[in-house]
Amino acid sequence: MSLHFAILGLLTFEPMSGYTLKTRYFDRSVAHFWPADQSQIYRTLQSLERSGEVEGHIVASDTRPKSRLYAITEAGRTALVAWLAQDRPVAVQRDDFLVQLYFARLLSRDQVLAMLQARLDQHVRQRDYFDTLEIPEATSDEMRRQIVFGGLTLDFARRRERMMIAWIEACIAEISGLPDAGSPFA
Amino acid sequence: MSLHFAILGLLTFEPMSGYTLKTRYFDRSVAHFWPADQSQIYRTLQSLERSGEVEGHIVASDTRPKSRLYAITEAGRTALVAWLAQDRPVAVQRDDFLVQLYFARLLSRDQVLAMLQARLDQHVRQRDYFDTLEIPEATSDEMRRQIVFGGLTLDFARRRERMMIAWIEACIAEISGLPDAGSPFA
DNA sequence: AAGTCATATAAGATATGTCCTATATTGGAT
DNA sequence: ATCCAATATAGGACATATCTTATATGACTT
Repeated sequence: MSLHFAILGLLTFEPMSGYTLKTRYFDRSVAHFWPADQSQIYRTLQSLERSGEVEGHIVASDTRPKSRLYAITEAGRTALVAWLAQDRPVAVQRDDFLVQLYFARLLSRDQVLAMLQARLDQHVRQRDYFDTLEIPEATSDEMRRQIVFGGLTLDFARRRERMMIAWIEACIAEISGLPDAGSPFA
Repeated sequence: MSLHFAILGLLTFEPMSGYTLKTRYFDRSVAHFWPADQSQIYRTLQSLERSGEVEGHIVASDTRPKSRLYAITEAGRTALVAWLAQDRPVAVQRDDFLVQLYFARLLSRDQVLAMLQARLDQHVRQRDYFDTLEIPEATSDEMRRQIVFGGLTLDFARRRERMMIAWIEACIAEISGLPDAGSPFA
C-alpha cells in the first residue's frame, strides 16, 4: 500500500502526469526508501483513479506528446492523511547480504574479506551520494515545511550509511584477526 | 533466492525436519534479517528437493508424529558456497515509515511527535531484545566459527537499533522546535 | 472421553514487486 | 530525410511473500 500513498502524497505538490511524477519527484525522493519502476507507478495511478482517489484528464501539448494529468481528489486527501497518521509495526529489513555473512564460515577468510570490502566500497559511494545531494530552495511556506521532512529522511539515509560503514569496518577488523580455516566445502 | 540458500545453509548444521529447522534455527537467526513463514519454508524445502539440493526421508518416531528429515546434498553444498561468494548489489531497504515521515507536513505537529515517539519506543524495545539475546556455547570448532559470523550479524542489529534511536531522537528534537502549522487537510 | 498443546505438513488465494517488451510523439542533431 | 533522445503510457510473464485454512499425530490434562 505504501506506493499507493506515496503517489497520493506526491500529487499533493501539484497535479502531474505519471512521467513527471516519476522523473521529477519520485526518483529523487520516495525511490530512496520505496523504489518502484515505471510500470508499477502507472498501474498504481490507474488503480487510484478507479478508486476515486485521483482524477486523470488527458492534456494535449504542442511541444510534447499528449499526457494524462492526474490530480488528487478530496477523497484521496482524506485517505492519505488517515494513512499517514497510522501507527505501523517497524518494517522488516530484509538483507541478503546478512544471509551471506551469517553462513560465511563456509567461505575462506579471503573470500569473506573480499566480500566485505566490496560492500564497504558500495556504502562509501552511497554515503558520498547522500552527502552531496542537493536540497532545492524553498519558494513557499508549504515547500519550506516539506523540506524539513525531506531533510529528516535524508538525515536518516546519511546516518544509515555511516552506520553500515562503521559496522563493515569492524567486521573486517574482526575477520582479519581470525585464522583461515580454509573453505571446507568449496 | 535468499530463503532458498538460507535453508541450505541451516541444513549444513545437521539434517532436520522443516519443523525443527523453523523453530530451532530459522526463527532464532535468519528470521531476523530474512523472515519467512512456515508455508514458505515447507514449499522451499520441496523445491530444494526437486532440484536435488536436499534429500528428504520420512522418519517415524514413537514419541512424535512422523516427519520428513532433510539433508543437504553435495550438489546443494556446491550451489550454496557459490551463492555465498557472489557479490550482490546492496539490497534496497524499503520502509513505509519513511514514506509517512516524508509526507508528514500534512499532519499536525502533535500527530508527528506521537508517531515518532511510538517508533522510538519500538526501537528501544528492539534494542533491548538484541542486547539481551543469548548466544549459545560453542561445543565444536565448527560451531565456534559459526558463532563469530552470527555475532557479526547480531552486532549489525544492535548498531542499527542504536542508529534508529539516535535518529528518531534528533527528529523529535527538530520537530519539537517547529511552529505547528496545524493539519491543513485533516 | 474430551480437550488442548506441541509437533508436523500442505496448499489455495491474494498482494506485491520485477523484468521485459511494446507503442507513440516531439524536438533536435546530422 | 533520418536518426536519436526525451517524453509518455501500457501490459504480459514471472517471482516472491503473505494470509488463511486445512489436516494429522501423539502427549498431557481434566
